Amino acid sequence: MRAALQLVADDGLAATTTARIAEMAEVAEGTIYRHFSTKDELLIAVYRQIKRDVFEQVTDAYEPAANITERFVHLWHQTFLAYRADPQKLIFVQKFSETELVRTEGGLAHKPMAELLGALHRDGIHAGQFKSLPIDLMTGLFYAPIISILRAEQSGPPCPDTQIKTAMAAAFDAWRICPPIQETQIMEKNDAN
Amino acid sequence: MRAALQLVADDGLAATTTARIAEMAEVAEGTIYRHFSTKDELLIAVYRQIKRDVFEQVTDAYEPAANITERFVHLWHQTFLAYRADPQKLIFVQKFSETELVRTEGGLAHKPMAELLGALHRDGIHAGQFKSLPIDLMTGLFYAPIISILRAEQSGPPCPDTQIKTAMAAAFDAWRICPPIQETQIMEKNDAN
DNA sequence: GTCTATATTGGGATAGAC
DNA sequence: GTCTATCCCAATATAGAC
Repeated sequence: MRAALQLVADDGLAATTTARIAEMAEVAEGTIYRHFSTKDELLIAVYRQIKRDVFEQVTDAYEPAANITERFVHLWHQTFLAYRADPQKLIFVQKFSETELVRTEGGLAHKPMAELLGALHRDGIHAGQFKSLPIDLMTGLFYAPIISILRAEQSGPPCPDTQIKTAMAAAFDAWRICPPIQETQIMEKNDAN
Repeated sequence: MRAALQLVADDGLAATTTARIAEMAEVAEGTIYRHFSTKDELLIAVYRQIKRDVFEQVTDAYEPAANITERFVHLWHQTFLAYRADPQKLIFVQKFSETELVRTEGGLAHKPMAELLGALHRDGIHAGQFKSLPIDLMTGLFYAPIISILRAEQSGPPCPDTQIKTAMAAAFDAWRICPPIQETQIMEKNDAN
């Protein structure tokens, strides 16, 4: 499983053959099929383990009764730290999610985290602080800065804290109902053309 | 090319074999190789055409001298409409971007649009209206609502204009420097834990 | 320019010894 | 529980007639 994780993260799912997994794990190819009846099953197992681990870290010390802002910051920051501790996990999840394998997986692994975000989002809407957004857009905006930062750190220096805060603020502002600066033009203009 | 577009959009790149492309295009498999020396070359040609078409529509009637808000709304809305006219194009671009093929393509097709967004973002930062964000995060936040809405419309009713406006506002607010509502807590809290 | 037929490769999965 | 050897198939690409 560790070999599969690394290979997928580094070279993508297409390039991750059972031969290479076995080679990197230093076992014979046939051995894989003693533990998993299929290659897809192995990949799904890796995916689920990652999701489980991250969820555990994120919910640790989480206060569902705290105020909206605190909850958002906790969830975002913990998710960020969890993946930052092993960026290959994020890459794997990304690549995995983009294939048809997610459909066969069924979305079970993602559900707990999605519900956590969903509950926060609902509460924020109720409190008049958040926009009403479709659930996948909401989660997409949540993860976008995490993906961006950790991708950049893969091939460069660690991102300074100020930039991390700005990136988190981008996600938060996307969710929030933000007062306009000057004109209220933003909403009117998009009828033109 | 049309057959390839549709197959990739519907079933993904892995399921798009030369045999199925030929079948759908109602030509023999060998015929493909009279026009493209390789399957990848065909897919890259499809990708580049989509990017060219969308860029053309987006830049039509674009006023680079207009104010920041107007420019953002124009670019976002035109991009949205361009892909909405043929959502398969968006799905194709998404799937294509997630593979190693983007690397072989070289990113040439995406460049013009990226520069347009980059210029707007720079101007907005200069005007004190936009956050300073890494370029890929900036583009990611720009496209996130478009992808989300068009994905939803693929398997459901058309999205009402009010929701489209809210989604666009989410992208815009993510870019914008938004005044905090009550506490200035957002920035301090994320040191906790 | 398009066809039919085929060469070739490389991947997932299995059989059966140890 | 791990190995070696091998099967089987599907997919890309080519050859050469029409």
